[in-house]
Amino acid sequence: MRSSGQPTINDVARLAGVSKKTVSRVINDSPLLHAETRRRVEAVIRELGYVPNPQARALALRRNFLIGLVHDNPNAQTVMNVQQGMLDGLRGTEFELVVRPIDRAAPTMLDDLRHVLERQRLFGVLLMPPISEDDAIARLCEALGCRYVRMGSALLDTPARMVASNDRVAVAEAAAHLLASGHRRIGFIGGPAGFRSAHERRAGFEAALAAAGLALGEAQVAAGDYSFAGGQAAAARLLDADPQPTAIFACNDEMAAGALHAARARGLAVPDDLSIIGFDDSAIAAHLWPPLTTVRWPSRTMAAAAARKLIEDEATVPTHFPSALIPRGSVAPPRC
Amino acid sequence: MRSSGQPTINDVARLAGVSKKTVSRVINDSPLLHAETRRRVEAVIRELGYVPNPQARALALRRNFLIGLVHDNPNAQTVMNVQQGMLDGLRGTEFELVVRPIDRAAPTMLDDLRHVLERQRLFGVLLMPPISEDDAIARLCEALGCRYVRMGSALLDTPARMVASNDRVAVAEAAAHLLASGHRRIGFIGGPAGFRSAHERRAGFEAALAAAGLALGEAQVAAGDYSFAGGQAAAARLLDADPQPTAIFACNDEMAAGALHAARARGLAVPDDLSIIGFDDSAIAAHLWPPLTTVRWPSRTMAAAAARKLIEDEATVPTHFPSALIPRGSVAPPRC
DNA sequence: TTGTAGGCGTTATCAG
DNA sequence: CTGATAACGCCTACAA
Repeated sequence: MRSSGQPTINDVARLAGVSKKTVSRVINDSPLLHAETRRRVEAVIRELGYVPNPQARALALRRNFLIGLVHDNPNAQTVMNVQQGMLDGLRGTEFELVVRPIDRAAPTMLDDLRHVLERQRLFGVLLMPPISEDDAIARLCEALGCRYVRMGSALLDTPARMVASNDRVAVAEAAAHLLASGHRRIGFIGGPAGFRSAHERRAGFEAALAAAGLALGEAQVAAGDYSFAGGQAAAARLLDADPQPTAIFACNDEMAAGALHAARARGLAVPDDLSIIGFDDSAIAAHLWPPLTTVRWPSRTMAAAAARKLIEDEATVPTHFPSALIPRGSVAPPRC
Repeated sequence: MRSSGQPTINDVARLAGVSKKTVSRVINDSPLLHAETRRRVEAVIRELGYVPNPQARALALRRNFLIGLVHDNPNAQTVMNVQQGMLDGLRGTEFELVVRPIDRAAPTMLDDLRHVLERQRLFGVLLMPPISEDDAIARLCEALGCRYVRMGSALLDTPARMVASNDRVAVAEAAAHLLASGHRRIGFIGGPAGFRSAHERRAGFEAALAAAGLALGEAQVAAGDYSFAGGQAAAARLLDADPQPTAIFACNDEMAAGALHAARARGLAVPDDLSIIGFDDSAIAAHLWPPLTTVRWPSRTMAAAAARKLIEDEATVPTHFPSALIPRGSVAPPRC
């Protein structure tokens, strides 16, 4: 009967002299099988080069073999890192990666997402920050029977549904690094209001200052939006203060790059006149001049773990991923 | 019969008092339909909020509603731009974007790709450079009945299967810009051997020099690999020459950033001691200091057009996309 | 432990 | 123009 194209479960069944269902059991690792039968079927499968058809499986199981990346992240580099991490985690499996950016601000966002999840019946999705912080989205996934794992700067969900860094500790370490270099007037470029990551990072920064007996005055804080332009503007505001800060911590590398730009624009040398620390260790950090001291956010590793959590049942995949300070060339002791 | 979940084609057929096939014809815009019947069915569809199930369609049509991005591109930013462009082109359709990086160097590359295309039955794929230049891959897609569009620096295929820039012309323009600024000793950091884009860009560069009565000596050329480190090393080699070049053109921004690094490392000021031009206008270009003069490669626009070519039949989508010189701060007249 | 019948939701065939 | 009927390839339930 089979003329062209790939072999189907029927071909395997016929050649192995068993029923379709038995082949199906072999494919799905059913325990109710004679070892002998299994061996025979597996031999035919190998011989034929048979691979189950994902479309048919998707229809019967009402579930696709697709893992989605749902995000609304302004940082292209971070998104790429996460994609690569997910692909690391998916390598060797039958799953494919579907990319699905959404617009957090759109009023129809939840409905759009519902439509995708309902129609494509994704096996699972990885929620990147900042939308990973949105409980409504997590509840939607759950209601639609779509597995999810959230990626975040702190534990926002059960470990099975979470991969988390500890930004508070990491940023405190970065601030301590500046303090140890002798800085006392340190500006802080924050992330957008409502971002958990922004909250955690600021908390860590303040904690480190407090431990050194310093307070974070309002004049030392400028709000940013995780974008280059935002960092530029925030740094400009910070550098207008008198006395000027001798160091700036920016809540991501993109903004740190903007701060570097702003410093250069007013003739300040980095790190001699101004030290800068960023966060993420995205590709840009090492490529700036001077190379940017930053905090490494292990996005790729975390994403790989998240992908494995989505497709495996075992709880052997870690949940916590430490960030680490990466000292490079953008920090020096203050001049004055 | 229908208890839970979404309405199916059966529900629509029953309520509209027609057969499944008629509903199917409405969905697929069959011309053989009474306008009256169509209207009635469409009303029921709207009322029920019925949406065809993609898994069932995929099974019946032997073709998934997935568009793939197949790439092996070292530049994360470029890949992101292309993804965003594809999503632009796919917006409002039922298609989803699947990301599929492959390893050009792996001996099993073609087999891996064949497996994905056979199993997932992608509707179509966008081939990014440099693998878009590989005819074997294009032939594989064709043999498997998978539509494809290639993205490249020159016309490599029929217009229906191509979106192309004209790098030769664009690079000639960049070289002319340096010449017009007074530069005569211009170093060239090339792309990897075997890349069509590298070939085109070098040809454009040489043409512009020739038009000014200059030749490109071997000492002025350094091979790069489109990476930051490669650009750094190539620039170092170029700057070892005596007399030193007063300007460098790098075949992409990543390498230009590396060249900037190398210049800084040996105390050269950019653009005063050394002018630099890159290629791509990726995000990093505007974020460097000084902002990098570069050639804008319209990756996002091209990718959007490619996506539309993949899903539409009409030949109304353009094939050629001009690149343009973006003057910023990394070029100045030579000092000496 | 294995097989049979029926369903998942859609499209293709071919007769009316 | 329209509608039974049979694929598409796999899985679940139930029976043997």
